[in-house]
Formats: sequence, C-alpha cells, structure tokens
Amino acid sequence: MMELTRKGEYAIRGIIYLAQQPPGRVSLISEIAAAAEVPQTFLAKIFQSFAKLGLVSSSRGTGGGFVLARPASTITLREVVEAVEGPILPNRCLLGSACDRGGPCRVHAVWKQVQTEVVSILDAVTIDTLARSPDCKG
Amino acid sequence: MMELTRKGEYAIRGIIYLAQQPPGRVSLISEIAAAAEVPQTFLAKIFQSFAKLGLVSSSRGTGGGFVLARPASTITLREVVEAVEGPILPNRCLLGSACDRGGPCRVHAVWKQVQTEVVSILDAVTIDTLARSPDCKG
DNA sequence: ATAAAAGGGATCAAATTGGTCCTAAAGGTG
DNA sequence: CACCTTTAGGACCAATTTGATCCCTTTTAT
Repeated sequence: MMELTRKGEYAIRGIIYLAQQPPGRVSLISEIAAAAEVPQTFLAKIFQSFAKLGLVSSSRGTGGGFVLARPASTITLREVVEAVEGPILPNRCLLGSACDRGGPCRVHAVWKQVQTEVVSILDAVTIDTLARSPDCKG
Repeated sequence: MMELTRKGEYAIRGIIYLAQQPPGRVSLISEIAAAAEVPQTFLAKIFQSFAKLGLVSSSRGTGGGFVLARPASTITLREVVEAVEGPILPNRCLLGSACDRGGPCRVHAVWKQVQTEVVSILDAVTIDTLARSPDCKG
C-alpha cells in the first residue's frame, strides 16, 4: 500500500532534470521527456500542473519551454508529489472533522500521525538536493 | 496520495469488533459485518485473508465463526493493514535492490525512510489499544 | 504568415477497486 | 445418514482510477 503512481515518479524525474540544467536555461518538454525516459504527452500534462501551481514557468512559441519558477532549493519533494498526486492523505477521514459513520474513528489519530510524519519527511527534501545527489547505479 | 482503501478500512473495523468480544466468543461473519457496517460478502473475503495469515481462526458449520487467533495486544495495526493491502511500499523500487532505469534512484533513500517511519507507527498500535479506545463521536 | 511551442479537452485501454454470486467443503444435529 | 449451518474459494462484474494518446487552440518569435 501507499504506492506512488507513475505520474508521481515521472513528475519527480522530470523536475529533477530541470533542476540540473544551468540556471535560466529553457528546456523543451520533448527534451525533458527524452532525458527522464517518460512518455512525452503524459509528461506534458504533468508540467501543466507544475505551471499552474507555480513550480515551473512556461513560455510558448519558438524558444519557449520550461524553467523552474523558483530556486530548486526552495522546492520540496512534497510539493512535487502533491502537485500531481494530491495531498498526502492516508485516510479520507483526515479531511472532514468527523469520521464517516455516526462515530468511531479509533484509528484517526494514527492516520494523522502517519500524515504528519510523511509530510515532514518529504518536506525536508528539496529538488536541489535530489538533483545534486549522485546516481546509484547497480 | 497514500490512501487506505475500503478494504483496509473494513478490515480494521472488522477485527476491532472481534477484539471487543468476550475472550473465546465466536462471531459469525454476518454479525461482524452488521456491527462494522460492511458488506458481508466483502468482509468474508477479508476474513479469509486474516485466517490464512493466522490473525484469526475460523471454524465451519453450526457454532462456527471467527475468533482472534492471538491476543489482541499482540496484533498490530500494521499486520491488519498489510494482510489486506499488501506491504507498506511507497515505491516499487524498494523491492528489488536496484531501481528500474539503468541507474538513478535519487529518491530511493527518501522512500525507504517513509516506509520505515510508517511501518514503525503502525507497528506501535495494537488492535487491543484500538478496541479499548473510546469512540470519538461528533 | 508561418513555424514552434505549450494549453487543454476528449478519448481510450488496462488495471485496480469494490463488490456479488455460486458452488464446494467442513462441521454439528436429529 | 440426511440436513442444516457456516466458512472457503473461484468466477464474475460494474465503477473508478491509471496511464496514456490525439487533436485542436493559443501564444510567441521570426
């Protein structure tokens, strides 16, 4: 359980690639897709989400493409994951104040704890850190 | 992301009910399903998994039903969740030693950390604790 | 104008989720 | 034994989600 989907994985790979480019360098979606080994049309959707959320900025037309909208050191893994997968939410009942049935939410506190912990782990990792980390082949 | 499915939620509700019964008391699946407000046939499948894994013991025929196979204080929330949802696995790459593409698994260590943390939270909660916890209506 | 990008909607196949149904097997009871 | 009760297990099914693809529009540089 709790698996990241392809979308999430692609999102991470794609934005890491962007973060590895020289500052200000514009990348085409085709270029990012090739480098990250992700289906291009799918990645395009992902980057649309990024753009809407202000993680990357996009420009159209000749010479257009994508650039990080903020320094990589200020973009957290959590933001990237949540951008495409929605909020970290181990159980629906963490949304409303009350749990579904007329009452018991014995596990509520546990899910809350899981949520808090996962969020804090993902918030502590920046895209910059990931982009600089060595590949661990083999 | 990371949402528990209905199956997981039903599993927890069902086994909590069992844990609330007087020791040794046999419960019918129909009874558990009604109490936990879960579709009976679906819950039956869930309890089949429990039985195979030795969380509950089952007996057939008249007077048959389900009982916890071990003291509720030795059954952790993690066991229950994993019984029906599979292992806590934030990313596939935590299975094999290497990550998919010829190399980079920059986020590998992060997912490992998430996995470890979640497992430890869920392992710290026993069904007994949940069964005794007060309902938090409203 | 035209070509090069991203934006956005529609669509689609495959997998997963959430369940039902039916028959078989096992265990009591008269 | 025949019969009833109860779980076991397999087949099946609808709805949703996932993982894409396609096509047309919009923006922008030349």
